[in-house]
Amino acid sequence: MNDDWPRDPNPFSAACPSRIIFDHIADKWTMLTLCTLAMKPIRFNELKREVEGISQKMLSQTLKKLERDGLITRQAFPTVPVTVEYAITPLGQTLSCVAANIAAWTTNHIAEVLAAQERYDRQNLDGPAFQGIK
Amino acid sequence: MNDDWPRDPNPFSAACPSRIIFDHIADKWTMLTLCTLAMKPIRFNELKREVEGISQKMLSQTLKKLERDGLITRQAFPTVPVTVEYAITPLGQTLSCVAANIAAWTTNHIAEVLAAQERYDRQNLDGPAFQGIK
DNA sequence: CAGGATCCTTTACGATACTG
DNA sequence: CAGTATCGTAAAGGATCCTG
Repeated sequence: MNDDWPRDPNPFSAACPSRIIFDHIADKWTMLTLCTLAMKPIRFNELKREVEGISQKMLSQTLKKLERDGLITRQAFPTVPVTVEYAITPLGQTLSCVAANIAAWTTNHIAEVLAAQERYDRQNLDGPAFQGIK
Repeated sequence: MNDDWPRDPNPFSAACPSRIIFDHIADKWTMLTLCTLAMKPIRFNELKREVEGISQKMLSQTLKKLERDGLITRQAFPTVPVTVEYAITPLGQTLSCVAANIAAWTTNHIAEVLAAQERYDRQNLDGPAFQGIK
């Protein structure tokens, strides 16, 4: 049915460096945090409020990782008490754009996915149900 | 349709449906498996060989999830022993293209990221060191 | 060949308490 | 305010054995 349109080799092959970064950004909070920072520079606790549901530990951890990767910057001001502002870098911006593509895909296709899930679940309620010795 | 989109607000906000799918595809194997399937239809064990490092359990689990989401199809042939072929769907193709963007981003920017990491690590070896708390 | 069922280890993550 | 340190739980993931 659907023919093989000639594609490049798997962009995520295990040896490939893609994996290194992908494994790295594909956790629960990284993209969310990055995209929040893409909107405007913001302080730690403010950010914690924006990124709903994140714990202080995960935020701190995520920010450190992002900073290390050069995707965001951290700037501390010697006020009392101290103020720290996080901001996205140009490099980080480019990644956040890619992340936006994923979000866009989801927005455009979520209906299809949900429909497929329902279809699948319906079939696996009638099917395995009567076979089901448990 | 839905072009209430890529304006300002965070595309990954916790409430947003983006998260539902993103959390879902952002694990260690989903994208890799999908992209491998995007190249050509393929059988289970063959796939297991292609997706280097994946365990039988994770492959099985990942495939089931992808099928449920309507991103791939599973077709069993009554040969002896049984043959099962997995193939990507048109919907899955569109997602694998997005995934390819991530891979492309990595390829294009990995040097910058690695450089940033080195810079960061160097500073945090000299930095905290001479403050000598340790 | 294509998986399911189990066990076990490792990791992620949250909650809490404390510090400059 | 902006974190660090520690602990405990839950989930992810790998290894192994088993089956139609």
